Amino acid sequence: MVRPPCCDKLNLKRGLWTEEEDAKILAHVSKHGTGNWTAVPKKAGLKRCGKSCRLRWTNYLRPDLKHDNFTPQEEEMIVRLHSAIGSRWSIIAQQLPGRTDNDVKNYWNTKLRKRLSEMGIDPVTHKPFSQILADYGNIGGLRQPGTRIGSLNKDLKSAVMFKSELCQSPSQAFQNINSQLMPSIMATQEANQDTLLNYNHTGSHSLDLLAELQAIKLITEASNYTKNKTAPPPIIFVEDLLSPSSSSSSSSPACSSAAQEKSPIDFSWHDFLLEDAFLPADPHEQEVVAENSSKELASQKQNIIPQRETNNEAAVQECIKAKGTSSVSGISFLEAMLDQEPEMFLDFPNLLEESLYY
DNA sequence: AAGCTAGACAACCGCGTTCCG
DNA sequence: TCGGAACGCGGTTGTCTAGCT
Repeated sequence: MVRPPCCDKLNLKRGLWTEEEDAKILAHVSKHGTGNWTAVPKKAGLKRCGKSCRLRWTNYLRPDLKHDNFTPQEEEMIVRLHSAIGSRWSIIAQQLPGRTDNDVKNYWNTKLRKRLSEMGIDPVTHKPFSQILADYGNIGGLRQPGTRIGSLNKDLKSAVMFKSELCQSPSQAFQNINSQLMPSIMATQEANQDTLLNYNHTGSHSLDLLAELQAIKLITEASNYTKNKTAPPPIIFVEDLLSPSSSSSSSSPACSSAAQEKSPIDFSWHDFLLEDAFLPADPHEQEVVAENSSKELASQKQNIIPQRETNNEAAVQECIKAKGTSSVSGISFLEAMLDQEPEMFLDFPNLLEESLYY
Protein backbone atom coordinates (compact mmCIF):
# COMPACT_ATOMS: atom_id res chain seq x y z
CA MET A 1 0.00 0.00 0.00
CA VAL A 2 1.21 3.47 -0.81
CA ARG A 3 1.68 5.58 2.24
CA PRO A 4 -0.06 8.94 2.27
CA PRO A 5 2.29 11.86 1.68
CA CYS A 6 1.77 13.03 5.26
CA CYS A 7 3.82 10.13 6.51
CA ASP A 8 6.79 11.13 4.41
CA LYS A 9 7.39 14.07 6.69
CA LEU A 10 7.81 16.45 3.77
CA ASN A 11 8.00 19.93 5.21
CA LEU A 12 5.66 18.84 7.97
CA LYS A 13 6.18 19.93 11.51
CA ARG A 14 6.62 17.29 14.18
CA GLY A 15 7.05 17.25 17.91
CA LEU A 16 5.21 19.13 20.60
CA TRP A 17 2.22 21.26 19.75
CA THR A 18 2.04 24.99 20.37
CA GLU A 19 -0.95 26.83 21.78
CA GLU A 20 -1.44 28.44 18.40
CA GLU A 21 -1.67 25.07 16.69
CA ASP A 22 -4.04 23.81 19.34
CA ALA A 23 -6.23 26.85 18.78
CA LYS A 24 -6.35 26.14 15.07
CA ILE A 25 -7.42 22.56 15.64
CA LEU A 26 -10.06 23.63 18.14
CA ALA A 27 -11.39 26.29 15.82
CA HIS A 28 -11.54 23.88 12.95
CA VAL A 29 -13.30 21.16 14.93
CA SER A 30 -15.79 23.58 16.43
CA LYS A 31 -16.63 24.76 12.95
CA HIS A 32 -16.54 21.53 10.94
CA GLY A 33 -16.55 18.77 13.52
CA THR A 34 -14.26 15.75 13.48
CA GLY A 35 -13.68 13.50 10.52
CA ASN A 36 -11.61 13.47 7.34
CA TRP A 37 -8.47 14.25 9.28
CA THR A 38 -6.30 14.17 6.21
CA ALA A 39 -7.99 17.35 5.06
CA VAL A 40 -7.75 19.08 8.43
CA PRO A 41 -4.17 20.39 8.17
CA LYS A 42 -4.87 22.15 4.93
CA LYS A 43 -8.22 23.55 6.03
CA ALA A 44 -6.94 24.58 9.45
CA GLY A 45 -3.72 26.04 8.16
CA LEU A 46 -1.42 23.61 9.90
CA LYS A 47 1.85 22.12 8.73
CA ARG A 48 1.09 18.79 10.35
CA CYS A 49 -0.09 15.50 8.96
CA GLY A 50 -3.71 14.58 9.46
CA LYS A 51 -2.77 11.68 11.62
CA SER A 52 -0.90 13.95 13.97
CA CYS A 53 -3.89 16.31 14.13
CA ARG A 54 -6.24 13.47 14.94
CA LEU A 55 -3.93 12.25 17.69
CA ARG A 56 -3.63 15.71 19.18
CA TRP A 57 -7.39 16.02 19.24
CA THR A 58 -8.19 12.58 20.62
CA ASN A 59 -5.43 12.51 23.21
CA TYR A 60 -5.39 16.08 24.43
CA LEU A 61 -7.83 18.59 23.02
CA ARG A 62 -11.13 16.74 23.28
CA PRO A 63 -13.31 18.72 25.69
CA ASP A 64 -14.52 15.63 27.52
CA LEU A 65 -11.04 14.60 28.62
CA LYS A 66 -9.97 14.61 32.23
CA HIS A 67 -6.50 15.93 32.92
CA ASP A 68 -6.33 15.25 36.64
CA ASN A 69 -4.75 12.31 38.42
CA PHE A 70 -6.16 8.80 38.25
CA THR A 71 -8.37 7.89 41.17
CA PRO A 72 -7.97 4.67 43.18
CA GLN A 73 -11.19 3.45 41.56
CA GLU A 74 -9.71 4.05 38.14
CA GLU A 75 -6.52 2.27 39.17
CA GLU A 76 -8.55 -0.68 40.34
CA MET A 77 -10.50 -0.75 37.10
CA ILE A 78 -7.35 -0.71 35.02
CA VAL A 79 -5.74 -3.54 36.96
CA ARG A 80 -8.86 -5.66 36.86
CA LEU A 81 -9.42 -5.12 33.18
CA HIS A 82 -5.78 -5.69 32.35
CA SER A 83 -5.82 -8.97 34.20
CA ALA A 84 -8.88 -9.99 32.20
CA ILE A 85 -8.15 -8.78 28.69
CA GLY A 86 -4.52 -7.73 28.65
CA SER A 87 -3.22 -4.58 27.03
CA ARG A 88 -6.36 -3.70 25.13
CA TRP A 89 -5.97 -0.09 26.04
CA SER A 90 -8.76 1.28 23.93
CA ILE A 91 -11.26 -1.12 25.47
CA ILE A 92 -10.00 -0.36 28.95
CA ALA A 93 -10.13 3.37 28.25
CA GLN A 94 -13.74 3.09 27.13
CA GLN A 95 -14.62 2.07 30.66
CA LEU A 96 -12.94 5.14 32.11
CA PRO A 97 -14.80 8.27 31.05
CA GLY A 98 -12.49 11.10 30.17
CA ARG A 99 -9.43 8.89 29.75
CA THR A 100 -7.78 7.99 26.49
CA ASP A 101 -6.05 4.77 25.60
CA ASN A 102 -2.81 6.70 25.61
CA ASP A 103 -3.51 7.96 29.13
CA VAL A 104 -4.24 4.49 30.38
CA LYS A 105 -1.28 2.98 28.62
CA ASN A 106 1.12 5.59 29.95
CA TYR A 107 -0.26 5.27 33.45
CA TRP A 108 0.08 1.53 33.33
CA ASN A 109 3.61 1.65 32.00
CA THR A 110 4.86 4.29 34.40
CA LYS A 111 2.99 3.51 37.60
CA LEU A 112 0.84 0.42 37.82
CA ARG A 113 3.16 -2.03 36.12
CA LYS A 114 6.03 -1.04 38.33
CA ARG A 115 4.01 -1.20 41.51
CA LEU A 116 2.68 -4.65 40.72
CA SER A 117 6.23 -5.76 40.03
CA GLU A 118 7.37 -4.46 43.37
CA MET A 119 4.62 -6.50 44.96
CA GLY A 120 6.07 -9.60 43.38
CA ILE A 121 3.28 -9.90 40.84
CA ASP A 122 4.08 -10.23 37.18
CA PRO A 123 2.11 -7.41 35.53
CA VAL A 124 1.79 -9.42 32.33
CA THR A 125 0.38 -12.62 33.74
CA HIS A 126 -0.86 -11.25 37.08
CA LYS A 127 0.80 -14.21 38.70
CA PRO A 128 3.39 -14.07 41.47
CA PHE A 129 6.89 -14.18 40.09
CA SER A 130 7.62 -17.09 42.36
CA GLN A 131 5.04 -19.13 40.54
CA ILE A 132 6.57 -18.25 37.23
CA LEU A 133 9.93 -19.30 38.54
CA ALA A 134 8.39 -22.46 39.90
CA ASP A 135 6.78 -23.12 36.54
CA TYR A 136 10.14 -22.78 34.91
CA GLY A 137 11.56 -25.15 37.47
CA ASN A 138 9.00 -27.79 36.57
CA ILE A 139 10.15 -27.87 33.00
CA GLY A 140 13.25 -29.41 31.56
CA GLY A 141 15.07 -30.41 34.71
CA LEU A 142 15.60 -26.86 35.79
CA ARG A 143 16.62 -27.90 39.25
CA GLN A 144 19.55 -29.82 37.99
CA PRO A 145 22.87 -28.28 38.81
CA GLY A 146 24.20 -26.14 36.06
CA THR A 147 20.84 -25.18 34.66
CA ARG A 148 19.97 -21.53 34.51
CA ILE A 149 17.24 -18.97 34.48
CA GLY A 150 16.96 -17.28 31.17
CA SER A 151 15.49 -14.14 29.83
CA LEU A 152 13.48 -13.25 32.84
CA ASN A 153 11.80 -10.08 31.95
CA LYS A 154 12.71 -6.76 33.41
CA ASP A 155 9.79 -6.77 35.80
CA LEU A 156 10.71 -10.12 37.20
CA LYS A 157 14.31 -9.10 37.62
CA SER A 158 13.41 -5.89 39.35
CA ALA A 159 10.96 -7.69 41.59
CA VAL A 160 13.56 -10.25 42.59
CA MET A 161 15.98 -7.48 43.31
CA PHE A 162 13.33 -5.72 45.29
CA LYS A 163 12.58 -8.79 47.33
CA SER A 164 16.22 -9.52 47.87
CA GLU A 165 16.65 -6.12 49.39
CA LEU A 166 13.50 -6.49 51.46
CA CYS A 167 14.66 -9.72 52.97
CA GLN A 168 18.15 -8.36 53.41
CA SER A 169 19.40 -11.19 51.33
CA PRO A 170 22.59 -10.52 49.47
CA SER A 171 21.85 -8.86 46.20
CA GLN A 172 23.76 -11.59 44.49
CA ALA A 173 20.80 -13.82 45.17
CA PHE A 174 19.35 -12.71 41.93
CA GLN A 175 22.69 -12.78 40.24
CA ASN A 176 23.03 -16.36 41.34
CA ILE A 177 19.81 -17.54 39.81
CA ASN A 178 20.43 -15.33 36.88
CA SER A 179 23.78 -16.91 36.20
CA GLN A 180 22.91 -20.46 37.18
CA LEU A 181 19.49 -20.92 35.66
CA MET A 182 19.55 -18.67 32.62
CA PRO A 183 19.64 -20.62 29.35
CA SER A 184 17.21 -23.43 30.01
CA ILE A 185 14.54 -20.94 30.90
CA MET A 186 14.70 -18.96 27.74
CA ALA A 187 12.77 -21.32 25.52
CA THR A 188 10.22 -21.89 28.24
CA GLN A 189 9.71 -18.21 28.77
CA GLU A 190 9.16 -17.63 25.10
CA ALA A 191 6.70 -20.50 24.92
CA ASN A 192 4.81 -19.20 27.91
CA GLN A 193 4.77 -15.71 26.52
CA ASP A 194 3.39 -16.97 23.24
CA THR A 195 0.65 -18.82 25.01
CA LEU A 196 -0.10 -15.85 27.14
CA LEU A 197 -0.27 -13.49 24.22
CA ASN A 198 -2.61 -15.82 22.45
CA TYR A 199 -4.85 -15.87 25.42
CA ASN A 200 -4.79 -12.18 25.93
CA HIS A 201 -4.96 -10.87 22.45
CA THR A 202 -5.56 -12.73 19.27
CA GLY A 203 -5.34 -16.19 17.85
CA SER A 204 -7.04 -19.45 18.57
CA HIS A 205 -7.32 -18.82 22.28
CA SER A 206 -8.47 -15.25 22.07
CA LEU A 207 -11.47 -13.97 23.92
CA ASP A 208 -14.27 -13.25 21.60
CA LEU A 209 -15.79 -9.82 21.71
CA LEU A 210 -18.80 -10.95 23.63
CA ALA A 211 -16.66 -12.45 26.34
CA GLU A 212 -14.64 -9.27 26.52
CA LEU A 213 -17.70 -7.13 26.85
CA GLN A 214 -19.08 -9.44 29.47
CA ALA A 215 -15.80 -9.26 31.30
CA ILE A 216 -15.89 -5.51 31.17
CA LYS A 217 -19.47 -5.41 32.31
CA LEU A 218 -18.80 -7.66 35.25
CA ILE A 219 -15.68 -5.81 36.23
CA THR A 220 -17.45 -2.51 35.94
CA GLU A 221 -20.25 -3.76 38.12
CA ALA A 222 -17.75 -5.12 40.62
CA SER A 223 -16.03 -1.78 40.72
CA ASN A 224 -19.31 0.05 41.16
CA TYR A 225 -20.14 -2.27 43.97
CA THR A 226 -16.94 -1.54 45.79
CA LYS A 227 -17.64 2.16 45.37
CA ASN A 228 -21.37 2.29 45.97
CA LYS A 229 -22.18 -1.01 47.60
CA THR A 230 -25.33 -1.09 45.50
CA ALA A 231 -25.44 -4.53 43.95
CA PRO A 232 -24.29 -8.04 44.67
CA PRO A 233 -20.69 -8.47 43.66
CA PRO A 234 -20.07 -10.45 40.52
CA ILE A 235 -17.04 -12.66 40.51
CA ILE A 236 -15.09 -12.95 37.31
CA PHE A 237 -12.78 -15.77 36.44
CA VAL A 238 -10.49 -15.41 33.54
CA GLU A 239 -10.50 -19.15 33.09
CA ASP A 240 -14.24 -18.92 32.49
CA LEU A 241 -13.79 -16.28 29.88
CA LEU A 242 -11.14 -18.29 28.14
CA SER A 243 -13.26 -21.36 28.01
CA PRO A 244 -15.04 -21.77 24.67
CA SER A 245 -18.20 -22.77 26.46
CA SER A 246 -17.82 -20.04 28.98
CA SER A 247 -20.59 -18.02 30.40
CA SER A 248 -19.74 -15.07 32.52
CA SER A 249 -22.93 -15.37 34.47
CA SER A 250 -22.59 -16.19 38.09
CA SER A 251 -24.10 -19.56 37.38
CA SER A 252 -21.01 -20.64 35.54
CA PRO A 253 -20.07 -24.06 36.76
CA ALA A 254 -16.45 -23.03 36.75
CA CYS A 255 -17.12 -20.71 39.64
CA SER A 256 -16.59 -22.59 42.83
CA SER A 257 -19.12 -22.13 45.54
CA ALA A 258 -16.44 -20.88 47.84
CA ALA A 259 -15.41 -18.28 45.33
CA GLN A 260 -18.95 -17.24 44.70
CA GLU A 261 -19.31 -16.45 48.33
CA LYS A 262 -16.29 -14.23 48.25
CA SER A 263 -17.00 -10.54 48.13
CA PRO A 264 -14.95 -7.94 46.29
CA ILE A 265 -15.23 -5.81 49.36
CA ASP A 266 -13.12 -8.43 51.01
CA PHE A 267 -10.51 -7.49 48.51
CA SER A 268 -6.97 -8.67 48.72
CA TRP A 269 -4.03 -8.90 46.42
CA HIS A 270 -5.08 -12.48 45.70
CA ASP A 271 -7.90 -11.09 43.60
CA PHE A 272 -5.45 -9.96 40.99
CA LEU A 273 -3.83 -13.30 40.42
CA LEU A 274 -5.16 -15.39 37.63
CA GLU A 275 -4.94 -18.60 39.56
CA ASP A 276 -3.71 -20.09 42.76
CA ALA A 277 -0.06 -19.32 42.93
CA PHE A 278 1.06 -22.48 44.63
CA LEU A 279 -1.32 -25.09 43.46
CA PRO A 280 0.56 -28.36 43.37
CA ALA A 281 1.29 -29.90 40.02
CA ASP A 282 -0.14 -33.23 41.11
CA PRO A 283 -3.91 -33.30 40.43
CA HIS A 284 -4.52 -35.31 43.57
CA GLU A 285 -2.65 -32.78 45.66
CA GLN A 286 -4.66 -30.06 43.95
CA GLU A 287 -7.86 -31.71 45.12
CA VAL A 288 -6.57 -31.86 48.67
CA VAL A 289 -5.56 -28.23 48.56
CA ALA A 290 -8.88 -27.22 47.04
CA GLU A 291 -10.76 -29.09 49.72
CA ASN A 292 -8.73 -27.47 52.46
CA SER A 293 -9.17 -24.08 50.86
CA SER A 294 -12.91 -24.51 50.73
CA LYS A 295 -12.99 -25.40 54.40
CA GLU A 296 -10.79 -22.46 55.21
CA LEU A 297 -12.94 -20.09 53.19
CA ALA A 298 -16.07 -21.38 54.82
CA SER A 299 -14.46 -20.85 58.18
CA GLN A 300 -13.36 -17.36 57.23
CA LYS A 301 -16.82 -16.54 56.01
CA GLN A 302 -18.27 -17.35 59.39
CA ASN A 303 -15.65 -15.25 61.10
CA ILE A 304 -15.74 -12.21 58.89
CA ILE A 305 -19.03 -11.17 57.39
CA PRO A 306 -22.15 -12.60 55.82
CA GLN A 307 -21.10 -11.00 52.55
CA ARG A 308 -23.79 -12.02 50.13
CA GLU A 309 -26.86 -11.51 52.14
CA THR A 310 -26.26 -7.99 53.29
CA ASN A 311 -25.58 -4.53 52.11
CA ASN A 312 -25.30 -3.46 55.67
CA GLU A 313 -23.12 -0.39 55.75
CA ALA A 314 -21.79 -1.10 59.22
CA ALA A 315 -20.85 -4.61 58.33
CA VAL A 316 -19.08 -3.45 55.23
CA GLN A 317 -17.20 -0.81 57.14
CA GLU A 318 -16.28 -3.37 59.74
CA CYS A 319 -14.97 -5.60 57.03
CA ILE A 320 -12.93 -2.76 55.60
CA LYS A 321 -11.62 -1.99 59.03
CA ALA A 322 -10.77 -5.61 59.64
CA LYS A 323 -8.91 -5.88 56.40
CA GLY A 324 -7.20 -2.62 57.11
CA THR A 325 -7.65 -1.37 53.60
CA SER A 326 -9.94 -1.19 50.66
CA SER A 327 -10.47 0.67 47.47
CA VAL A 328 -13.48 2.15 49.15
CA SER A 329 -11.20 4.08 51.41
CA GLY A 330 -9.46 7.19 50.27
CA ILE A 331 -6.04 5.63 49.91
CA SER A 332 -4.67 4.39 46.67
CA PHE A 333 -5.87 1.04 45.54
CA LEU A 334 -2.34 -0.11 44.91
CA GLU A 335 -1.14 1.27 48.17
CA ALA A 336 -3.79 -0.87 49.74
CA MET A 337 -2.41 -3.87 47.97
CA LEU A 338 1.10 -2.97 49.01
CA ASP A 339 -0.08 -2.70 52.58
CA GLN A 340 -1.08 -6.31 52.37
CA GLU A 341 2.28 -7.46 51.17
CA PRO A 342 3.26 -8.88 54.56
CA GLU A 343 0.07 -10.92 54.46
CA MET A 344 1.08 -12.17 51.07
CA PHE A 345 4.38 -13.45 52.38
CA LEU A 346 2.75 -14.94 55.43
CA ASP A 347 0.44 -16.86 53.16
CA PHE A 348 3.25 -17.95 50.93
CA PRO A 349 6.44 -18.01 52.98
CA ASN A 350 8.23 -19.75 50.21
CA LEU A 351 7.51 -16.92 47.84
CA LEU A 352 10.59 -16.15 45.84
CA GLU A 353 12.98 -17.57 48.37
CA GLU A 354 12.02 -21.03 47.22
CA SER A 355 13.31 -20.20 43.83
CA LEU A 356 16.23 -18.19 45.01
CA TYR A 357 18.00 -20.70 47.18
CA TYR A 358 18.04 -24.08 45.63
C1' DA B 1 25.97 25.83 39.34
C1' DA B 2 26.50 22.15 36.19
C1' DG B 3 25.83 17.56 34.84
C1' DC B 4 23.38 13.35 35.24
C1' DT B 5 19.40 10.38 35.84
C1' DA B 6 14.85 8.76 36.24
C1' DG B 7 10.03 9.62 35.83
C1' DA B 8 6.10 11.32 33.36
C1' DC B 9 3.73 11.96 29.40
C1' DA B 10 3.20 13.65 24.65
C1' DA B 11 3.90 12.24 20.14
C1' DC B 12 5.30 9.12 16.51
C1' DC B 13 5.50 4.74 13.91
C1' DG B 14 3.96 0.69 11.81
C1' DC B 15 0.50 -2.43 11.10
C1' DG B 16 -4.20 -4.23 10.97
C1' DT B 17 -8.98 -3.14 10.11
C1' DT B 18 -12.76 -0.70 8.13
C1' DC B 19 -14.86 2.06 4.76
C1' DC B 20 -16.04 3.27 0.25
C1' DG B 21 -15.96 3.92 -4.70
C1' DT C 1 -14.91 -8.35 -5.34
C1' DC C 2 -11.02 -5.48 -5.23
C1' DG C 3 -7.93 -1.84 -4.12
C1' DG C 4 -6.86 2.46 -2.11
C1' DA C 5 -7.73 5.75 1.56
C1' DA C 6 -8.78 6.61 6.17
C1' DC C 7 -8.93 5.28 10.71
C1' DG C 8 -7.72 2.91 15.07
C1' DC C 9 -4.67 0.57 18.01
C1' DG C 10 -0.59 -0.84 20.63
C1' DG C 11 4.28 -0.42 21.06
C1' DT C 12 8.01 2.63 21.10
C1' DT C 13 10.54 6.88 21.13
C1' DG C 14 11.36 11.69 22.23
C1' DT C 15 11.17 15.59 25.20
C1' DC C 16 10.67 18.00 29.34
C1' DT C 17 11.34 18.43 34.22
C1' DA C 18 12.47 17.56 38.94
C1' DG C 19 15.62 15.67 41.99
C1' DC C 20 20.09 14.17 43.08
C1' DT C 21 25.21 14.26 43.12
